[in-house]
Amino acid sequence: MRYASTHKNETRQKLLDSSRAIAKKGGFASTGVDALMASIGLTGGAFYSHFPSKQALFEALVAEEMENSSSMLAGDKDAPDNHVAKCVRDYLSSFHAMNPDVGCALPVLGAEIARAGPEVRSTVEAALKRTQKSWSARTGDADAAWALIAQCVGAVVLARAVESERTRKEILAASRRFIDKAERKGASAPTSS
Amino acid sequence: MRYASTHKNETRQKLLDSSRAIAKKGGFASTGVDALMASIGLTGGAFYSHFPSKQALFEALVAEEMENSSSMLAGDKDAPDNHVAKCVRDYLSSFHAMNPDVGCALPVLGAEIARAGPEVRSTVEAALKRTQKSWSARTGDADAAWALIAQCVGAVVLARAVESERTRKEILAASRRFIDKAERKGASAPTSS
DNA sequence: GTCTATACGTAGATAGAC
DNA sequence: GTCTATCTACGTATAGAC
Repeated sequence: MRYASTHKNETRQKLLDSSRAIAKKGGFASTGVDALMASIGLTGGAFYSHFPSKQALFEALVAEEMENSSSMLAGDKDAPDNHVAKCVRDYLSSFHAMNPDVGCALPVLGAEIARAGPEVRSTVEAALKRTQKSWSARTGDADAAWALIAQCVGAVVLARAVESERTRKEILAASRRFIDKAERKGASAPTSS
Repeated sequence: MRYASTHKNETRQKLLDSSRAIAKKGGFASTGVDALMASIGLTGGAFYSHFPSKQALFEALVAEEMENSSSMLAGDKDAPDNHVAKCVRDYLSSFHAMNPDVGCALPVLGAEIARAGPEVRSTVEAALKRTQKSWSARTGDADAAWALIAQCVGAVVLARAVESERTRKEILAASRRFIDKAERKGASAPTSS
């Protein structure tokens, strides 16, 4: 064979990695197959040796993204006590707000996911529940776990939607302070930073 | 003249109203000018008598949307004490999650707004600040005001991104309960329902 | 597996008749 | 102001040569 047996997998992974950043920066629908392939040095026609359709790439992309995110956010059994607080701080950082291409997929692709098929949304749901369960176990408050995730996603959406750097930082900082306050005031199981 | 002097304004408003629903249902970029015009019984060519470009329609649309939302959320001086709590309950309702076309623009258009120009983002910023200031004054907690807005937007994004109705309702209910709890435990100025 | 060429649809926008 | 026709660009996807 003219190509090594690992070549296809390598190319597929390069395509996924590159598409990930491009989709998170500019939206998935907004970028064409030609541009995605060009970003890894290939032409558009070669795309269909790796995915049957652009939609299939979206599904694979979201699956990978959510797998990465939930692994990072859920943490493993060796994670420190302040794991959740640390995740929230990172999520609500200016760096995250200003670099969507290396950040969480939900604030950028949330609307596109909402309009996608059941497979995509099931994948997202499973990943979200994994994070929620982990945070729930760590903090002892199931409602707060969902609320934390929601607030993180929402704050990043807001931070990216406003114009001034001042307001962007204000939104993120206010969210961080609010979570710190709520945590101190009250969970049934204190696991704060 | 062959058209009444009010005709242009009426058509423009019909276009805005129709585009509003379509954009919130399927995204702004995903729908073409022809389809937008067809939804009010006109053809694509007539669009450019009302807006110089599709982008200009987006700006007008977002401005109107944010004006409507912030008016409703900020409330007027006659609003009852539980105004904020009532807004949050409505925002976090299943109805809102399942009917994006008549709901808040931020969860659907947030990513597109983030990629838009400074004019659009400034408009959004002003509207958000208006709501935040109002809620801040009513609850006496400036951080909580931003956090509440963020949590509302994020919860709706999440609720729409998951597949099962069960999880969708769980996310919304958990967020509502969390806010109720946080409110009872603690703001400096108790203005709860 | 990747290329070029191409089919085919639709996008945003413009020109000129009415 | 609205229409039809059209330009140009780009979208997804396929066919066949290498």
